[in-house]
Amino acid sequence: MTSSEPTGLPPQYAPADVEASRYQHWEKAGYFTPAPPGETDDGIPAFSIVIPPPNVTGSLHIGHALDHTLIDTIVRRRRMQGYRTLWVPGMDHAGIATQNVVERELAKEGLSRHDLGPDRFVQRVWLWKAESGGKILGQMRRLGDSVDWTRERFTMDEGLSRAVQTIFKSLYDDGLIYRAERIINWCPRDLTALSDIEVDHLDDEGELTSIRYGDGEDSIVVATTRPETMLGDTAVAVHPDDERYRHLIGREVELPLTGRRIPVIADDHVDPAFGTGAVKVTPAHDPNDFEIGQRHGLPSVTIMDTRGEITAHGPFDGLDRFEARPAVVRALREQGRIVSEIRPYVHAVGHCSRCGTVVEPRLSLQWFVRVAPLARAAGDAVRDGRVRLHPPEMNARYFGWVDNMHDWCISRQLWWGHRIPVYYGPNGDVRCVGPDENPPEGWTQDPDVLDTWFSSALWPFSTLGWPEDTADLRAFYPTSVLVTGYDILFFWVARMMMFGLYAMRDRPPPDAVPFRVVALHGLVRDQFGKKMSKSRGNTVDPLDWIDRFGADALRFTLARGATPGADEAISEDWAAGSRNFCNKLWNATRFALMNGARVPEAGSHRPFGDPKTSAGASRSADSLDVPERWILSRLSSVIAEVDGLLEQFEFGKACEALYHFAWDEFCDWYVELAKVPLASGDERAAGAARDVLGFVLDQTLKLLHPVMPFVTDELWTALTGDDSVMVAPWPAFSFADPGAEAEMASVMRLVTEIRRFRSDQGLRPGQRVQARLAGLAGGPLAGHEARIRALLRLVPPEEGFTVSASLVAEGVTVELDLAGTVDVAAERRRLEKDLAAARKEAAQASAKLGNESFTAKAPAEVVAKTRQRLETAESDITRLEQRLAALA
RNA sequence: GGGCGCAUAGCUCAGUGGUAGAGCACUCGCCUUACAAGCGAGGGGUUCGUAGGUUCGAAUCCUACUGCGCCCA
Repeated sequence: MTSSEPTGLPPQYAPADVEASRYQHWEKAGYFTPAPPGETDDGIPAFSIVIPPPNVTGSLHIGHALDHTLIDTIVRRRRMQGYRTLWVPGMDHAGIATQNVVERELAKEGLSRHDLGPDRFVQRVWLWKAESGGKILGQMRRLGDSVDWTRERFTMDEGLSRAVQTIFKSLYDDGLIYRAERIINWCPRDLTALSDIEVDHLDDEGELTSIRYGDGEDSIVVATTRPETMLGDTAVAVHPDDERYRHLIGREVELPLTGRRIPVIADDHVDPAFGTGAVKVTPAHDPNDFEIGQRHGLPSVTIMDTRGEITAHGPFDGLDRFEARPAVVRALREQGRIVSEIRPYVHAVGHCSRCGTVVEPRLSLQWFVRVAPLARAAGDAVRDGRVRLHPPEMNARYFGWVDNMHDWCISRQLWWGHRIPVYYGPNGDVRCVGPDENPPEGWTQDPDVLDTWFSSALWPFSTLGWPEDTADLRAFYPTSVLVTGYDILFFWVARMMMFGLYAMRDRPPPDAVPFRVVALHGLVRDQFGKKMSKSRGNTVDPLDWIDRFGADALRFTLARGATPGADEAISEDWAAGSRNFCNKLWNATRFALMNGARVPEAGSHRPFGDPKTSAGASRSADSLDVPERWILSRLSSVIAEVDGLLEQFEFGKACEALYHFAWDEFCDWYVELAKVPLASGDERAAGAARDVLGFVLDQTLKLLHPVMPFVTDELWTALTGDDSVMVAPWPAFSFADPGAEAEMASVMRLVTEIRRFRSDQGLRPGQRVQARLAGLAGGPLAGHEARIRALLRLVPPEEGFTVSASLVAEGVTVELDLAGTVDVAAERRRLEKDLAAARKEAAQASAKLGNESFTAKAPAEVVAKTRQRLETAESDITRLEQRLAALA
């Protein structure tokens, strides 16, 4: 079947037959790797992007697919435009997630990490990584990502680890890293500290319990969602202006169940309207209470161990915090101290973003980054325009975050990660050790590792070789664009900004930034705009869609829906539509090849020369017919439009423009029009059509290649015989012919009008109808008769021609012999509908023109346009009325 | 509780002062030899959440309200 095809192309596009081999070819040919940056400036502009590093434990989900599609679109276009283009791939080591995965593996063998100890455990993690980590990298190949695999990086690699140690030491020496006992977010399941942004605040159904502390005159009722923490209370706080409690301030009340007496204190931060207006204060188990405790010098009483179990509180010892809650309430109730219980009481509760466990605020000794100066610099870089966020509406969110950032807790009680390079000596000595230094003999290293984001924050320069002064770093830093979802603006972007500006502080300020532009996209949602989630069962597996529709269809669907900074919905129907579009391109190219299409002067931007002078062209524009000039003019407009849109990261609109041009204009109109000269036997006209077919396809495939790399490369190589469109020059064709565009618009309106009549009359599309085109010869559409007849299947009048219907459109009277009865009723319905529309139009226009303030105040051009509308509508009315009269 | 955003055709969205659009879905007719993953034609919004206001003119600007969503606390 395939072999019998003269074009070598089967009638349907089968993505699975081309994708893998195309990708292998690109990679083997070295197209993903930029020309090595030289010691001296060779004048080739650089363009670089680092991948937002996926987790080593992760697999490709639809959000990656969107992000990568957009990045790859940007990168492939820049490469075609001649930039020294680099897209750096890699992964982060995902401290908690990876440790959990390997611990689960060990559990199957009946082992825990403690059975192995830190060193052997970490060896085991590396083994796991070698065997089953990084699944996502293979999946990126399926998607077509044009990343430079020779520069792949991993945050735990030696070079990147050196970067981590280097910047840690530097920040430490500058006083920007410190160790302190603070209340932090603690995950009792993962047994580690978390940073603020690793906590998800979700609404949970809890209860609000009011408890009476103290007795008689000295009693006070507090409301809490966590009654069990009362065991660690060290005060009751009220607002200083709250009349209800003024008399109690400074006195002590008895804390039930413990026998302890605690003070009643006044603090501005208490909200008198919440609950009873009196709050219990548990400095060791609540961040706000911790601050109150600091202000008032309260002691902190820790009542739980690291796993969230109560310790040192008699009857409650060993109870998990959620078991302790009802137990404490029961005990209080027995003492008659429960005043009220509101249930359910919905309130926000912090959950570990890695495992979902309810986070326990915990007082502990941890390492922190002092973010104030770094965050200010990160904010300033955007404020003074060295980094542009796109869309700019995201600025407010960004500033809101960097200007209110709390110190960043960077220590994690894990074994997998970058060990904190701080050593402790015998007499409480502490020393931070740089990458080329050795710790003093006998000193012990801090057991904790760093937050994974600490190393991810170095990604834009650590991947390029920092702290060494490498050729890559000089050539590709700052990176050109960072493309990522707005949801990790805080997680990652702000931190890269802080560390990039700090690490590169010796550079001139404009070149210290980690990226010049941050292009933010939204989240992918289901076809009803709902968030995708496993529990909802509405997730889309991008690999499944690649299997069923092809990588290009997936990519086109995602890119077509992408509006800067906004979420997008996708559905299977749309993916199928994108697959159909691939097939449309496929068949258009087949048609062109079957008809001997040629790509004139491949690589030249003006094969048809200047429309005025035709200078330097193989075929002068003057020798082209109107349809050819029209499609070239449209092509030129679309190139300019798409370029402008892509510069603004308007992927959706760019795809829309290309889809419309390729399908509606090129396939539906130009290809049909080209059939006329191709079948005419007129070699001049046929040759021109072959050149234009080939050229427009060449350009269109190039324009689409960044979004749909596979099918476009398959077709372009078939069309041109060249090696790959991915290294072909980006279109820069310029050709404007407004006259041809206006003329073809008129032809298309005429053809559509007659088709409408044919359809109303129930004529089969293929049925030949005898017709006379009166008034064509002397009019503006003279010369289009053959085309009009071909598109409408109208044949010349023969012997006995009888006019059974007569239509007027675009100044042409079309007389048809329907060789049978005309459906007068259908025709009348049509005419009456058109007449009503024309009358409405005329009424609207004349109402406007009758308004003196409109004609006086509206711009002249708007008034003129309205006048034109009225004239057209009135002549339509006359024409339609005449035809209706003729029918009767 | 604070901040932000969105409400336009059945669905998802574009349209930011000058005659309401797209894709999909829907209806009718077609295997018109590139493509039925297709071709042609068509219907559909009481005029763009509600109520006011600015303007010659508002989906588009302003105010309030309602609903939905997101972020932060």
